[in-house]
Amino acid sequence: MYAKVIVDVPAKQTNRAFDYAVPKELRSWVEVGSRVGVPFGPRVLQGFVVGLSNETDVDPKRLKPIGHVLDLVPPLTAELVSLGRWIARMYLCHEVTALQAMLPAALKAKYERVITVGEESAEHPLLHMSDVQEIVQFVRGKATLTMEGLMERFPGRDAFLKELLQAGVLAEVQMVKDRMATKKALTVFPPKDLSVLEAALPELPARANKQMAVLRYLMEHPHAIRLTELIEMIEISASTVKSLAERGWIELREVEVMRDPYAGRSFKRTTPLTLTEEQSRVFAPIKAAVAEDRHEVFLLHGVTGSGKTEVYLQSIQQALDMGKEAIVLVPEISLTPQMVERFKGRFGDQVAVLHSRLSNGERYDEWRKITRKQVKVVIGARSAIFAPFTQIGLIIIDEEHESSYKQEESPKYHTREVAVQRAKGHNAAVVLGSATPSLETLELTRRRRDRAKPPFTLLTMTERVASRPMPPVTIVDMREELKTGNRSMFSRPLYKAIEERLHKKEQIVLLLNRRGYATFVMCRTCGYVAQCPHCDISLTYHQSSRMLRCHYCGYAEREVTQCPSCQSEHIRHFGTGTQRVEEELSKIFPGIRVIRMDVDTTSEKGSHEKWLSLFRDKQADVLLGTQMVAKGLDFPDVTLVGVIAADTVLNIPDFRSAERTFQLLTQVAGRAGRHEKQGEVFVQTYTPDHYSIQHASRHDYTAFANQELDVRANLGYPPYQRLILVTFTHEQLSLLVRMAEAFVTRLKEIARPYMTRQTDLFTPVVTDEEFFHMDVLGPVASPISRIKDRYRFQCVVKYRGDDVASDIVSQTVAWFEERSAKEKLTVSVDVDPQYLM
DNA sequence: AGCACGCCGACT
DNA sequence: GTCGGCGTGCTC
Repeated sequence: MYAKVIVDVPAKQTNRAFDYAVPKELRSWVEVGSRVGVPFGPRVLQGFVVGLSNETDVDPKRLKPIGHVLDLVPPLTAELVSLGRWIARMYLCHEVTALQAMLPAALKAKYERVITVGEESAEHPLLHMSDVQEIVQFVRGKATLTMEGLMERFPGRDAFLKELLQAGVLAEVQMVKDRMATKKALTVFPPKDLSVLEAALPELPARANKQMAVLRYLMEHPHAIRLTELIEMIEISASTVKSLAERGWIELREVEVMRDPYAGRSFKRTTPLTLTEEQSRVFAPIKAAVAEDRHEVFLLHGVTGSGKTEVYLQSIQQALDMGKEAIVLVPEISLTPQMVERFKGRFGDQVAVLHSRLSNGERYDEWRKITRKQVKVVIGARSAIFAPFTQIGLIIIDEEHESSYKQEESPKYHTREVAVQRAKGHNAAVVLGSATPSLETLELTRRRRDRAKPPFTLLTMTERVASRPMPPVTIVDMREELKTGNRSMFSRPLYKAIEERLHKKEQIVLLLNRRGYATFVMCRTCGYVAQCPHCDISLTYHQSSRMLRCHYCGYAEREVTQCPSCQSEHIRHFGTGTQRVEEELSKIFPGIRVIRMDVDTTSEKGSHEKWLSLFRDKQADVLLGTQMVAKGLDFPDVTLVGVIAADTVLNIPDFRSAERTFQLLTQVAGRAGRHEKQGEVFVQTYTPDHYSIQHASRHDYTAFANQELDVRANLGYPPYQRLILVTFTHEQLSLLVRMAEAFVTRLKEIARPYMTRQTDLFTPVVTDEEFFHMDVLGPVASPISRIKDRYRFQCVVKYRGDDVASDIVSQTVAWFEERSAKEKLTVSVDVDPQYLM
């Protein structure tokens, strides 16, 4: 029996399976998806079994055996192994990188070099020296001894120890270990035969009250109990229990326990609500697909507050009734305790929760509930799509338009695409929910040109639960404000509205999608702008620390009061950030209580929730922040939402900026007036006529989508053509340009034979189309042309039709790396990029 | 990624 | 004459 193993070396040359012999004693343990320790060259590495076979092409003499199996239950399934292969090919990463991304960080291999007694040491002449014997004895007695530990024990003998290693008396072995151990807890076990305890009672001295209490408790509750719990329960100390254990009446031993981040919290059980007419209408086809074990993708387009979550909950119930499992994905930011409560409340301990705020250990334990089949529902952020379920009936992606579903590091996968790929294999239904669906998803619900059935099914909910109206949105033209002499960041209508709320003791949400104090610092005499010395980007002034910071590389310098270029003192701050708004608010409205939420105030673990609960408790009048205040929050007393500058997103040079502006405005508008009190929204802008702002103010998604789709078709952007972004970086600009140009030339050459015809570029993309067309834009300097002293060039590959674009780029990269190997030039490929930067 | 093997400059 | 620079190539 041979195993095909992918080893833990993410490099081009090792990006293939290596064959290993499976020793007899490991046969029943080695499966596709097993994590194993294998000898690789001179060391031992972690690897993943991706295949088993009775044949091998390798000379059997060169085959090495698998060293050991790392888990009792394989952490991956055969399905996930093949999904990994698909991800590696689709998103151009090493296969091991894709597999690694599916596992919790706790299972990332840790390599340790351990000193052992060498194999040839038995009759070594050196062994007759007495101090060598002492050293060998010491090494024998330790299971995991590092070289450092050995040198510590025998100080000043480094050279001699090295000699022993070279002579083979001692040996250094590399070990694969898990990063995370399972947690153990001392547990008390009463004897099976309770009469033992009864017999023990009279044996105790009369004043051993505590010990007697323990025995009596165990007689009444004859089951295993955690030592810590017992101690708390009957107010004793650990030594009391230990002395009982020493006399053999009870048993005390370590038992593996799960770290439960939600331990001690009880969730109020909820029962399915009666669906509204609209909810029932969209639920019916989802229910049917799940009940019939049929793969179908639904886009659930429902306005904010239309009750999508209840539809999710009842769809999951349907999957559970079928004996199937369900995965629920939400953006990291909206995975709040309230969100978790809704799912735990309905499905109790059948739910595992996976998100980045768990510690590695907690996350590992939640994840193990899945492999142990203790849960049927997983709710989590992006990576929860890899939950090792085997019977998936339903995958839900809430807020499917969120760009955080695209992983920015390798593997640069899109969760939505992976979800559909997984669901196909399981015959599972997929529900993509959003109030502002991405245009890619929307497009797939529309009829094809030849009237074929669209790939996705559109379900729409237009009514808010309890028919609360959408809040009216007022667009404020900031140019007019300026003309009439208002130079502050608050327009008069917004100012009045804030004043009014403060008076009425109602709450306010203010959005400004820019952190820091000022976006750039300029000298008004000579025009000098403070720039990062390592990146081609202006520095942002942070008031609290009085520093100028680069948001790309973290570079920081002291605030300047004199122009470094002309010595003038007319240094001024331009552009507005959240810090500046905060300062201005307290100036204009003395005594106003403001909570500022941006990455600078929420980096600490748990701070996000802390601010939100402060605001919920009405400890503040204003919640001011970047886009994180726009997402999913629900506060009954918020009646005013103000967008300080709608143009910040719109002016980013990216083809999705209109879409992002529309989404952001729609989401933040949804924060106002969700309960009894009527809400109101003010949007300040210098471009009041832009269609994204106009349509958002009328809550008209369809009108926006249709207009934006026209723009995309004309420019050949997604969803009509798909994109691959290739970025090159190097310290030296001239070499970079030359190489990038060579890459593009070669890419076009490789693509040419695949191209079939050049028609039809403006009808919707269908992935199984039979033709293929590709265009390459660039190379050009990236929008941020230098980061950390490295210049950046990029080219954008636009293609549509048959799914060979990844392969073409992959071939080009392989060719390119061969001839640029010595240049330290890096190429990075992003398939379906979310930002063209 | 490591690590060994291997072919050319500055030193005991 | 040797030590060591890191270019090239391999790992079942």
